[in-house]
Amino acid sequence: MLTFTEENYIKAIYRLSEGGLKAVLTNEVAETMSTKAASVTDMIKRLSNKNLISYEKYYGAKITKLGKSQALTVIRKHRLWETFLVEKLHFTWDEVHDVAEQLEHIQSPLLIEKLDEFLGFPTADPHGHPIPDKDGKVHTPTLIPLSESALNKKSVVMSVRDGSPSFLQYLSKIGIYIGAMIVILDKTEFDSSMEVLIDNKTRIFISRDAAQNLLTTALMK
Amino acid sequence: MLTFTEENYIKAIYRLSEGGLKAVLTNEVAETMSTKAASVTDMIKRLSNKNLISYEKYYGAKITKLGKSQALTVIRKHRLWETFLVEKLHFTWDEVHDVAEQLEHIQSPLLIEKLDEFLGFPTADPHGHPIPDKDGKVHTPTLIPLSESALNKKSVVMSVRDGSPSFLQYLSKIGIYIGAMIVILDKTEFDSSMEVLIDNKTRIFISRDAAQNLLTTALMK
DNA sequence: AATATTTTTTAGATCAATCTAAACTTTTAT
DNA sequence: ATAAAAGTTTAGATTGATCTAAAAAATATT
Repeated sequence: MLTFTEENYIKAIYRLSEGGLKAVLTNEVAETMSTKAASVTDMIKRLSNKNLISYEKYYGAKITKLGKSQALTVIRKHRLWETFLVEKLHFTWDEVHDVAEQLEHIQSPLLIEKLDEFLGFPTADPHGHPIPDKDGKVHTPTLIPLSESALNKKSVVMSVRDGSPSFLQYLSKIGIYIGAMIVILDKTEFDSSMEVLIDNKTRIFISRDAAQNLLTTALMK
Repeated sequence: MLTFTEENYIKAIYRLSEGGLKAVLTNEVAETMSTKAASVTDMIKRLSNKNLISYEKYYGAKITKLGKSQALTVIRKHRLWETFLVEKLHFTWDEVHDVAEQLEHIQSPLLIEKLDEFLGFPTADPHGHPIPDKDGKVHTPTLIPLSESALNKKSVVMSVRDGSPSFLQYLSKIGIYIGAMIVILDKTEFDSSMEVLIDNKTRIFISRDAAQNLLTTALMK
């Protein structure tokens, strides 16, 4: 069984490896975990001994099958808890993350099964991120950054790429949420900002950065 | 802020001190925590430095006002989570303890407030133990062990003194639960066992030990 | 009261997680 | 291609939590 800290590292490494594809560098991990490179090296050795990653000095860490499944379990728990916090306890979108960071480490498979059932077996969390199932399977719809959507085409916000509190707060202030319907009314050439219509009601300008962070699916019909 | 382990110690010490009244000995703590006396001495020094207990060598630990309030917070969280597990996730009575032991250490006052509200501000957990309120106030009805109840008087099971899984399983097998109505039909002199009637339906014999562990309130007619 | 027993504390080790500072690789730039 | 810069690892320390073994204090026994 993994410690609290090991779980956090394997999760971070999984994220940085983009699902287990590429090797992850020490400093990348140090930065996302707000810790020092030396600490990361130590931990990487430990995770390697437990066969969660394979590790070559000065080259980086690659996540193993076992490591991936552990990471997905933690992510599953995190997203189920976030869903619980928002849907049942009425937390707002931007309040859930820190609490879910703690709750994700509770060890009880029974608890997670029952929570999943209680929530009605959701497939995505309140940020629109998919929730891996019990066996670690993730069903991901193809997501297009709003910045790449065509003019006048209806899209639904499914997810955000950068879930930082400040971005989430900004979104909620301007009325964008998971499930919101967005149409691009106009694109400005020189700075790639755009004017959009939210839920057929609100017209607003958003920056290129914001549009790149909003992941959408095209609305059929 | 207290560590996970410090919270567990202060809770155990509070319990053993019977609500902060009497001093608690090193070995008592070691036993209930399944640890060694030397570890307890170390921790007692740390808790003393944090002003959660006052400590005199070879005499024992007395819980302070601050310590008591911390302990009550942990207990409050534990009991709210147990209530959640049973009422919302349909855990059984005897499955909740280990999970609640973990959940009680989640740090988020907002979470506990919202959980409390979600549960409808319960005053007792599924074992019938009172849930301290936000300010640490506990309203405790006077509890009488069933063994001391009078013949033919109606009582309601409010709590159990010994919450061990084996006892809880036994109770649930014979149909006794928190809220059950019990009447003593007959007491046997020589071994203090008794025949009782549960919910006006089931007649059963229970031992003196069991009767002493069942805490009840007299039912006003 | 003197001795034996029990309880508690201290001393010294270990392990997880972290850090700083120094040493060592790899990469980049001149 | 060599020097400078950047990135990574090792060495050595620290803190929290735990342990065993030995010393010290309190309690019980004869």
